[in-house]
Amino acid sequence: MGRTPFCSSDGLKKGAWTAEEDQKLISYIQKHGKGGWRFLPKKAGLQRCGKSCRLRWANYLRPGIKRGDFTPEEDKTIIELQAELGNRWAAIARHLPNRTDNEIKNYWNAHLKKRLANMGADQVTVSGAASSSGNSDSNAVTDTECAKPQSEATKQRSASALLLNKLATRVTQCVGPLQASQTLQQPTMPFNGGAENSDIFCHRLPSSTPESTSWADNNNICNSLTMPECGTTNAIDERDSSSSAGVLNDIVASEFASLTCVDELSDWGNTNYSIEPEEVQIDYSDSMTVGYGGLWDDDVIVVDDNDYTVGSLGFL
DNA sequence: AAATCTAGCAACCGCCAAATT
DNA sequence: GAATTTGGCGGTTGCTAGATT
Repeated sequence: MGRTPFCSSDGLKKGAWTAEEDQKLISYIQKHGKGGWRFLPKKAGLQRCGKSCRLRWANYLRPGIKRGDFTPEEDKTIIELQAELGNRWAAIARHLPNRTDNEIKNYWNAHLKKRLANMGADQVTVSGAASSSGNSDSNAVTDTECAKPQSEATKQRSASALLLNKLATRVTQCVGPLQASQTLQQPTMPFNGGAENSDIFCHRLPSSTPESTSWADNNNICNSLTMPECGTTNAIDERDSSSSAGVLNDIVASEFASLTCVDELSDWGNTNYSIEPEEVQIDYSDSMTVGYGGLWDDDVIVVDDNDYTVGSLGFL
């Protein structure tokens, strides 16, 4: 039995397509339409496998294909859909007009997956991270829940929430269990406050007092924080809500003394991963709960080493 | 300047499912 | 209903250009 090979390799050319071959394929399809790939190469005068012709047409030659830089919106869509669907690139591509599954797959493998890996996404310990069957993605799911099929509720959780869950895990692993187990705080973070690229945002949640929120404008805060105490001044009150320029580094230093920078998120493509409060369902006993907000270029995760829980997000 | 390494990407391969015979 | 064909999908490979040593 067996199906006959879609194409025999006898005498057929492999490797990169030439401009002449492209033109032959385009001309043929324009004239006769696509399909019938088995016999198309011969009819078109190509020494190529039909399958190769189909791929070349689908991924590069068909009209309207968008190539090159992915927009932040596309990044966001890919990340969210990958979390939801796993490595079903064709399904993901249907949500990105004129992008091919192959390009999305390559982009994921070359860029987006590394971003997750860099921030510890390979150590997912909360449920909800997508792990499609047969998926060879490097994400190592360590929580037993993750090995189970996703519940509908979990599937609906956004990729952004998952991302933050991963961050929380990463942060916890880096600094050890924090004392305070916090519930999610309501959003008082100034996401529209005009903070700038490479800002550092720290969200401290003292267990017995209303949250205080501060932020800094210093690309190198992780290296510069040497002062001992976390202050209680709420820098948010002193800051021009339209700009971060007024926040002085010395205020920052005193405000975030003893904080430890544990990770850096780079190149998140200016994408704002907005989180709905109900999406973040982390409950690390004796650990920490991360806040919610947007992730941006050069974000820095900062946590304190006292009993404060810090969900930290930089933003543009 | 040459050798080596690395990242990105185009293309191939094997498998699968739907369609057709 | 079985066999076969076809198109599609996802994983992987290998080439190439740029970066690094």
